[in-house]
Amino acid sequence: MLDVRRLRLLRDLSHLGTIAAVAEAHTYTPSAVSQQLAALQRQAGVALLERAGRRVTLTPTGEALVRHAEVVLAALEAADATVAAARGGLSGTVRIGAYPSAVRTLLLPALVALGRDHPALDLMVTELDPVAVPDALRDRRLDVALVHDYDIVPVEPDPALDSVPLLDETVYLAVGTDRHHTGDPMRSVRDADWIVGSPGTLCHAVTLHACELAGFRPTVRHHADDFTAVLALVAAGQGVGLVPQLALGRPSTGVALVPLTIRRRTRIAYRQGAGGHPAVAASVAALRAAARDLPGEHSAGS
Amino acid sequence: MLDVRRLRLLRDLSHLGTIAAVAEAHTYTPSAVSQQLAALQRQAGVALLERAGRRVTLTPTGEALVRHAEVVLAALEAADATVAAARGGLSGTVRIGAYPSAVRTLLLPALVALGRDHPALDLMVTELDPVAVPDALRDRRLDVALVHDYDIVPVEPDPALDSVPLLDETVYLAVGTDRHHTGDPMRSVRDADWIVGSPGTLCHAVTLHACELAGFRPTVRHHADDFTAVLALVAAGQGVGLVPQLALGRPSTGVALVPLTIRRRTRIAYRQGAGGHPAVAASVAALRAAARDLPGEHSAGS
DNA sequence: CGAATACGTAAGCTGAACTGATGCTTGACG
DNA sequence: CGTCAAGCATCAGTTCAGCTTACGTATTCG
Repeated sequence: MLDVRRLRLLRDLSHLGTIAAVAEAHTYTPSAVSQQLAALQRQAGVALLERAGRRVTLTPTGEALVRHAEVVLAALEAADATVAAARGGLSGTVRIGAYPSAVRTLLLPALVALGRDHPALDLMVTELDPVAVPDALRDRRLDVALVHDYDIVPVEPDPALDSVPLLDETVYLAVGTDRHHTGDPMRSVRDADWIVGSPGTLCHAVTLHACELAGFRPTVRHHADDFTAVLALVAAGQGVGLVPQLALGRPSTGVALVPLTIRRRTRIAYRQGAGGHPAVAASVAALRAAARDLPGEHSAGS
Repeated sequence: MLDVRRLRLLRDLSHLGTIAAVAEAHTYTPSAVSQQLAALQRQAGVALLERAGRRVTLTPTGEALVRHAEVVLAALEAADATVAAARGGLSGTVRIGAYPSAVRTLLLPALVALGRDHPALDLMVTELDPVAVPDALRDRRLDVALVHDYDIVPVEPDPALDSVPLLDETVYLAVGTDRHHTGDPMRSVRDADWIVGSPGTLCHAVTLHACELAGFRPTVRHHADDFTAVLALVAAGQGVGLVPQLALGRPSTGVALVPLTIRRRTRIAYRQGAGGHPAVAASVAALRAAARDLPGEHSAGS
């Protein structure tokens, strides 16, 4: 019978890529991880990983074993959820992660409601980019997280995670009011200066991709992750940028917002099997309620 | 994250009933099992078991946790199966359990075929009553086993085990040729002396139940588990008994066999998730082939 | 009302597993 | 092409989880 802790290391290795990263995620030394994975292979009697340059990659058998590990870990997570439910009385710590604009708009009312309804719950919020969410959930640095993707840059679901849809919003092109646009809004700003997110973030990726679809490479002038900053820059005539509906506060002067066909889809994610955990379920419910009460119309899937 | 070894102890406790039995099954001392279960409860933060007289019983939460444990263990079993398949070349030990009459008729040809086709396979056969099979499979004393039940005494499937149907046979009432029977064969022997299996075995239970359905309690004279012995006793005029089709060798003189509506159903059982194990799959295939080649007509389910 | 059975606790010991040090290979950079 | 850093493996040393043994307590049975 294979050891679950070792299977977990193997699974994390398949996502993180290096033994050093796995070690850091588990607060072990790389040596310990290396020894445990060696022991796993010895027990399995098959090669599960092989050196590839100065890193290691999983063999096909290793990858197959990872898929089994996901099932095992999801079942253990579900077991955890049932004992938590049996413990009764929502208590303990829930660590929630979200992207910046969601913290202000969605998470805040949900937090207030959760704190009011379940005073024994310790709520911790972390602001982080959606691309970092899967690792954070897997490594148990987060329990619940808001993630999003764009229809033109879909993110394939992670086998270790489960999620439910929350929002579906329009993405706007923010341009200075002096600009006159005709026809396809994207094509009319092909020569403008662009304000995009930091490289490596999803916002950055989606802007580049949208421009690519419109047939040009944007001239990147400014990098800004905070959408209110983006709007301020646009109002100051510093360029154009993409802004999702949720990030729009009160209407800003000097900025024209042109709706695009691009849509941003927000989901609530958690570890496979954790959906039955009472604290997770309560958080999901509170977030859905907050989304429902959001000003303006947002459609959410089931 | 709950410990799998401890969950396994909890699951085994739910089947075996006492900590002492669990300890014996794992070749631990009762003290070790007690300590581990205490640690599991401490970790869970809920009562999982409670004293009931001088034994312990599971709380509803404990039972719920057992169901999760079954899932976890099945997934680990499946993981084991894939590494075994990746190891390639059928090898290792397969411990097969069967009830006595199956050993002679079904298992023998299957063993010969398996040994011929996969010489690296170490085959071990154990003869045991079907009622002992689930525990033996769970405790890993067996890997594959033939079990049966009767339509009038159905055995509910064990959540820790998986199985495929193999045979479906007629059960005969064996009576001396001197006896003249008319009408319902069971009612005609209500006053006869009965030859039944040892108490605690399935054969014993089914005979009593069949008589009960016919409206009487049998006068038990002899106990015999070997059906050839039963037939010899019947031929010697010592009484009557139930004999399934598979147990009938060459026709015996002095014995009349009256077919009843009772049917005995034989299945191949193994641990949940072990179906993908190459050695288990090969054993199942060999047993099904042996059943197909059996003289006489036997119908097997899918 | 002993005797046996079953579970729990305390003390002690063994081995699994982690840390830290060392060495080897690979890839990047000047 | 030499140097350096990154990354993994191995070895020795140490710690702690978990086992056994011994003993105590509660319950059932004869």
